[in-house]
Amino acid sequence: MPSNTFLKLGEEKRKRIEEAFLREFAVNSYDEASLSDVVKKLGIAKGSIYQYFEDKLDLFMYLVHTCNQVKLRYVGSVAAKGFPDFWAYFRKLFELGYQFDAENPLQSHFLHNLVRNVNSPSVRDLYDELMLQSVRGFGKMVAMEIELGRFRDDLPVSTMGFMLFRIGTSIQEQLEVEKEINPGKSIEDNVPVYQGKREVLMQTVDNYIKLVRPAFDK
Amino acid sequence: MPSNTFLKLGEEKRKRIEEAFLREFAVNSYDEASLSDVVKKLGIAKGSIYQYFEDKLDLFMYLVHTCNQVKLRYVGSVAAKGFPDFWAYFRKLFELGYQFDAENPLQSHFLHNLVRNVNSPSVRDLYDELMLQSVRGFGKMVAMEIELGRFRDDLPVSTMGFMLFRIGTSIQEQLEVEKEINPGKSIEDNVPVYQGKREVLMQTVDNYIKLVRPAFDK
DNA sequence: TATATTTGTGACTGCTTAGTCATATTATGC
DNA sequence: GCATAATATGACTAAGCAGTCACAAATATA
Repeated sequence: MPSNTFLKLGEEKRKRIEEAFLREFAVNSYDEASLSDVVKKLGIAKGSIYQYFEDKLDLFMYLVHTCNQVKLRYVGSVAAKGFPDFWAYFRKLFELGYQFDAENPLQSHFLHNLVRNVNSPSVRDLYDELMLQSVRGFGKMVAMEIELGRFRDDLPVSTMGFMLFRIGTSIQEQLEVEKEINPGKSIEDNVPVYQGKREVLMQTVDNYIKLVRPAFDK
Repeated sequence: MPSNTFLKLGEEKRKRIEEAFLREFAVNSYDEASLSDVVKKLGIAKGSIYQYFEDKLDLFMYLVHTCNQVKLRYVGSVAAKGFPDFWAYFRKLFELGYQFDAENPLQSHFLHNLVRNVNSPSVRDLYDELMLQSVRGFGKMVAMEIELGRFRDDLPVSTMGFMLFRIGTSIQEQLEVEKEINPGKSIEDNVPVYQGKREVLMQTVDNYIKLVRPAFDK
C-alpha cells in the first residue's frame, strides 16, 4: 500500500504520477514496464517512487485496486434482482462497462491489459485472485438462477459459472481479433478502448447472449 | 529456421538440446526464458546456439512448429466426416489431445505454456497466427454443420467459431483453476500435463458439450 | 530565526540478458 | 600426414532493470 507521503501529495501531482504509471502498465506487461522510463518522463527522481511505494509490485497492486474500485462503482451500481432475467442483467454489465471505459479511459486500458499479465509469476497470484472472485460471482448468480428455476440444474455450478466468466472475456477478445477494437492504438491516441464502438460491442454481446442462452436456460 | 549445422548434429545431441529448450520455454514465458541458463545446464557454449539458430525468436519458432506438427499427427489423424455428429468429433479431439500429452509430455507442456505468451510483443504475432488458424478451423466446421442443417444459422459463423475455440481453452483452464491439473508442478516432476486425469478431463469435456450443445444445435 | 522533520534527488550497485567474435578445436578431403 | 573447411567456445559488449542511500532541499515546529 502507498505511504502517507504519497497520499498527502496533493491532487494534481498524485494524479499525474498515477496516470503515468497507469499508462505504462496499460502499454506493457508488468515485467516489461519500466519504472525508470516513467520517472524520466515524469521528471521526478527514481528514489521518490520508493518513498511512495514499497516496490514495483506494491505500486502495481495499488493501481489494480483503485481501478477496480472505480469500475465497481459502475458495474456494482445495479443488482441482478432488478432485472427481468439474468441475461438482461448480463447485458447491462456491458453497458456499464462501456460507460466506465468512456469516462475512465486510462483505468479501462489498464484493466484491459491486466488480462495479459497472467504469466508473470509476480502478478500471477493477484490475477488468479481477481479471476476467482469474478468466477465465484458468476457462480453465485448461476446458483441463484437455478434456485429460481430459470437455469438448468443438470450440470456443475462451477462449469456454468466459469463459462459465463469466459463468455465475458471472449466478447472483448473477439472484438480485438476481428480488429473492431485496437487497445494498442487507442491508448496511444488517448481515446477509450471502445471509442465509437458502442453499437458493435452491444451487437456482439447480443449475439453471444443469443448463442449461449439455450445452453443455460431451463 | 535452424541451420544445417543443427540438423546434422546427430539424433542424441540434437534431442538433448531441443528438450532443454522445450523445458525452459514450458516453464517460463518467452521473455523470461534464459538462453544463458539453458546452455549452462546443457554444458555447451552460448555461441553454439547462434550457430544453430538466427536468434532467440528463430529457436522459439522452430520449437513451436515442430511441436505443432507432432500434435497434428494426433488431432489430424481423424476427420469430422467420420463421426456421427460434430460433438463426437469434438470429444475425440480431446481424447487425441490426451494421447499426445501422454506420449509427448514435454511438447505438450511447451504448447500448454504457449497460451500464456500472448503478451510478449515478440511472439504476439506468432500466437495470433496460431489462434486465427484454430479459430478459422472451427469456423469452417461450423459452416459445414450449418450446411448440413445441424447447427443453427441465425448467428455469425465467426461468433460460433470463436466460441468453440474458447470452449476448448476454457476446459483446460478450468481444470487448472480447480487444481485438477498443475502444469507448473508436473513439468518439474517430468510427467504429462494430464497424468492420471483422463477421467476428469473427459468428464469436463462431456459437461461442456452437454452445456453448449443446445447453443449450437438447430 | 533556529532547529527538527519530512520529502526529494540521482548517481550508484548489483544483477541479468541477447548477441558477438576472435580464437581453439574437430572433422573432412586429398 | 597435411591443409582446408566446419564447428565449438566463452569472455566480452552494450543495454536494460529494480532498488539503495548519502545527501540536499523544503517544510514544519518551537
